[in-house]
Amino acid sequence: MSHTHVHESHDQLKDALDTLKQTGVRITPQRHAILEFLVQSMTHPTADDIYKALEGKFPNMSVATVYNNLRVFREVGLVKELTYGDTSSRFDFVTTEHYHVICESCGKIVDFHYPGLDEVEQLAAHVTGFKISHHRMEVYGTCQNCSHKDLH
Amino acid sequence: MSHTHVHESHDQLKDALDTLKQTGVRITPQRHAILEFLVQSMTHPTADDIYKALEGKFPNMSVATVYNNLRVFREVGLVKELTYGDTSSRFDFVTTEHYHVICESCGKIVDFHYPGLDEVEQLAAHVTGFKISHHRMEVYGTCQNCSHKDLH
DNA sequence: TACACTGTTTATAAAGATTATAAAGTAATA
DNA sequence: TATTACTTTATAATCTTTATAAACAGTGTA
Repeated sequence: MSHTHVHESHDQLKDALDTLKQTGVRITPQRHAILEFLVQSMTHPTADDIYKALEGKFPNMSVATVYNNLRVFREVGLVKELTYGDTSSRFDFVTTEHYHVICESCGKIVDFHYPGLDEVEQLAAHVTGFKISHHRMEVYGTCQNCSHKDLH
Repeated sequence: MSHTHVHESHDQLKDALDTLKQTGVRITPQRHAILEFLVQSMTHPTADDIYKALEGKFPNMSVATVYNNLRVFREVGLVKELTYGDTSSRFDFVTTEHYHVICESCGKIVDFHYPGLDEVEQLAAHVTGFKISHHRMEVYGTCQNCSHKDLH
């Protein structure tokens, strides 16, 4: 990881903590650790991933604490919850807008950017009469690793 | 409901049963009833909705039967499973390709059509190296009913 | 018809993720 | 310090979905 990236995630954590302060949410050691893990995580972890990752630092932490704080973070807009159906939710630290490509074989999630799909929202609003707030989109397929495996 | 629509859903059910025959899936009374309910349903029901709706006709039917057969239908491509996170899956009889607009207030789901987003898939493939198979997208907002309620 | 084979349903238990509850702990404030 | 509100912990409960095993039904064959 380059120095730039280190600084980026440091700043992101700092910004996130500032957001908490401004919103009047207490910064507990657990919250700090969960946020820190989310910021530096590239893997879109589940609540259980986070729980397990922080087991060393907080041997007594409850799963409920993880869930509670992820909900708090979501409510103040720091974290996005990704719900891919059959399996457990994944949590994504909010940086810039992006979509996800999901490997149907190994579950890997990769970010990609795409210019906004505002037109879709406009059409939907027009056809259905809804007031649109946002949309979600994911793309599914097979990652390079798994594609190669299939050849053997 | 107009005569045209009645005929449409009749044909859809017939087509679906034909698909089952061709695929070698037995058409049991329960399967017939579940399919029939799905075809004429405009509400994207959950497994439990279906279970409850058929309670009268099949007092002894097991929830597992509903789940099993929804899986069978999904595997032969008759039904699409919609997973919107925190709540239970919803099941959608497959007709033509369409997307969904979901009311964040009352949960109502409305279909809308939009010309394919092939370009998104192409970009994702190019950027990530994935072999793309499909995508999903939903639009969220507030339906007219709920918008009106908010004014009072 | 009788028999065996296969797929299906039922009833129930089990699994897994998430939420609810109550008690104990901690920080902020008067 | 005393009070109050918020947070964490531990645990139980809930809810959806899947697994399992026994009973049942349909089909084909001798």
